[in-house]
Amino acid sequence: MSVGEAQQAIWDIVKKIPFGRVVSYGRVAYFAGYPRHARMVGRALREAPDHLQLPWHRVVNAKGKISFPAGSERASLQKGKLQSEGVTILSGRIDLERYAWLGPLDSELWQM
DNA sequence: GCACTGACTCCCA
DNA sequence: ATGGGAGCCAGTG
Repeated sequence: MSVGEAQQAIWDIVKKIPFGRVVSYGRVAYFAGYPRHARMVGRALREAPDHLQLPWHRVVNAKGKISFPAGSERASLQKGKLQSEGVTILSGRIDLERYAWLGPLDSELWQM
């Protein structure tokens, strides 16, 4: 198998991010069991095969901004996907107070 | 092993 | 609000 366990753990977490919510790279790393590996999350998402259909657009940086150069094709794609989920972006920033996903436990609690 | 890179983060001016 | 700089860590050559 060529898929590393860290990479797999990251994909599993990203898969759990609910519609209309966002999380930072650092938190995804933390939830996946790899604190301080925010950069690895970016790499894992870049290498994620399309068929996994991960909601990668729900991952933004710690400041609530999209981590692609403003105006780039990938940046506007992510921006569009988020807005189509109802996530408002004002002056390039997302209100994390309002849209941040609190983690795997948060989802489970809401389902109860 | 060393240097450099990056879908990052924190801190400070 | 904004930009610079250091710290971070796995991949790559």
